[in-house]
Amino acid sequence: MPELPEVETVARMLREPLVGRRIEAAWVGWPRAVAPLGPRAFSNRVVGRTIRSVGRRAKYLLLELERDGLPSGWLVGHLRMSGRLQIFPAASDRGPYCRLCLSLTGEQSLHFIDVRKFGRLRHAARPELVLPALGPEPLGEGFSAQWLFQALRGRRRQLKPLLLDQSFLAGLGNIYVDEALFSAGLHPLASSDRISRRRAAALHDSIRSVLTAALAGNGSSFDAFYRTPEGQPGRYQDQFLIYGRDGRPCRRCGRTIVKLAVGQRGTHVCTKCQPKPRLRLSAGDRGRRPVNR
DNA sequence: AGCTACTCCTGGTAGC
DNA sequence: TGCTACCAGGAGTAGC
Repeated sequence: MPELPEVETVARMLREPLVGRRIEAAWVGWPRAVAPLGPRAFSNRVVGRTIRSVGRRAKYLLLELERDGLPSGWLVGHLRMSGRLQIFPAASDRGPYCRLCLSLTGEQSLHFIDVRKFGRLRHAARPELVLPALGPEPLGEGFSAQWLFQALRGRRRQLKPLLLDQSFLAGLGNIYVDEALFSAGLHPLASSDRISRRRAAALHDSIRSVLTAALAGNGSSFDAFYRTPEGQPGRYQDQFLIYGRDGRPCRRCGRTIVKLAVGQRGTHVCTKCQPKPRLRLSAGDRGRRPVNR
């Protein structure tokens, strides 16, 4: 599923072919993809515009538009689970899962392909008007070990749901959270306010190194969904240490990796490398022996 | 505040 | 073979 490394790869690969191209026509095959605008209103706002820049914030793609050299709004895209953006020659067949197609100058088309129809490409005057509250970029300067330690301490939540919360930290998804937690030796259910400074620093390093390595591999593809704009799968899935490896031996200690549900998300854990947190004692239990089920 | 469940979607697959 | 039931998951939302 597209998380930060995949979306960044898409942005990087689309930049060269898109910047400077003008949108000559728009075809909308799945109106909800451009909601709340209808297909016609959407077309009216993008046709005739030139793409000035291609960027990313969190898991969102940002295409800046201009008309006659003046700013003319933005396209804010989210690939969700199965979305894909690819450039094809203008006459190419759209295929069954193309939800949106922008015809570009230079005899090219940008196809938004999305089997599960969860992806979106919204038009907005400015990205801030449609982006939700987002935490810092994990590869940016605002994300330091010190910041993470303080931020974890300021909440009292299970680590995994917190790291998936885009308003806390932006860009991580199910795969890279599992990989980062394993790498840092932390259990997904550990309470954020009980993470030591040392552990927080380890988690910070794990998040950065997992994302950096995934980015170097152009992201991860373990099913038919994610492909780069050049149509190639990512390579990082071969380096997963924990994700999708339930029932197989841990690469570090050999214990069988288990899969559990955390916040309705499939979660992979090595119970030896990621010891289960001690249960927190409620106020009434203080002084009694902890009951560990 | 933080949790849980539900919704949106479809292709793939497990089970019968 | 052919059917049904369920699963995956990012994010938004509702309810407790």
